[in-house]
Amino acid sequence: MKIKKDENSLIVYDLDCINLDYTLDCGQSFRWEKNENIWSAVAFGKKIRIEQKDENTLVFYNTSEEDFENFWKNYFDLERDYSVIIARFQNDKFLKEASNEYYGIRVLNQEPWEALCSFIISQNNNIPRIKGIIKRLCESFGEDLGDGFFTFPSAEKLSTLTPEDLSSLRAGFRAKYIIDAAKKVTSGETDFEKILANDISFGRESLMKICGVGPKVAECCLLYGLKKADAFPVDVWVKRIMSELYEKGLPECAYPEIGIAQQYLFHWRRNVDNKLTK
DNA sequence: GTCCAGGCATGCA
DNA sequence: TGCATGCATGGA
Repeated sequence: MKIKKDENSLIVYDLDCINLDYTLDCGQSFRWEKNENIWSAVAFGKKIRIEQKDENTLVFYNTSEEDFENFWKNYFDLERDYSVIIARFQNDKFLKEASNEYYGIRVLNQEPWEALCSFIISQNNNIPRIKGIIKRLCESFGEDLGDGFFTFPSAEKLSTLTPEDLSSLRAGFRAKYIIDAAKKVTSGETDFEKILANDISFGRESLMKICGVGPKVAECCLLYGLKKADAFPVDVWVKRIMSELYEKGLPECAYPEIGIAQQYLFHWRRNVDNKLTK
């Protein structure tokens, strides 16, 4: 990975295993939008616009070197060597196929609160609708950054609200879960710093004290927001994969980054059905 | 009208 | 401890 400054933008080149289209639209983050060839979103309270120029090059618009080092490098998991992981996946027929077809998926390191709140909303829900609810959540309670960009509302802000205050989101039964999570995070009863510093079982235990957080939502929060690559979210699609292909469990080559393997398999399996219905 | 979606809480055996 | 059921909403 090398970096070059170009007026207001930052060109990051010599990258390995990064495909923005797959990474930003594979059901791990719900905030990214693509216009022309440029992906945009808000994270860490900042607007970000990026473009993939070729297989190994990303351009970060209006981005300082400092912000790249402090936020985006880690957000896109660019410090992890995916070549080693993908090479191991070649030892399994299906992981090989999934990682070849969708080569370039990286598991993002999102902000813990956004990951937790997003995956509470995801339960018994579909991806287009999850995106809509989160969009309305940000527009209603986030900070307006202009040009249609809003920050993800803080846990502190949401902790002062009632489920009724969220009725315009049309989140259904999940509204009360969002409020409970916001309260526990704000009070420190759920402590992301502690979860980051401890192993995954501690994280599971603390997250599942939140009403509306079961095994699946906890695994998602741990994988996408708390840097636990050994988290393994099992939703209806991964259940299908397991029953169709891996009755005896995932092969050894999927470990210890089973969460990354899961992301490739999830996206791969979901798109089989998408292709069939087209 | 019916089924389903990146599930979970609840109640009952 | 394990399993069935209800839950809000909207698209297919």
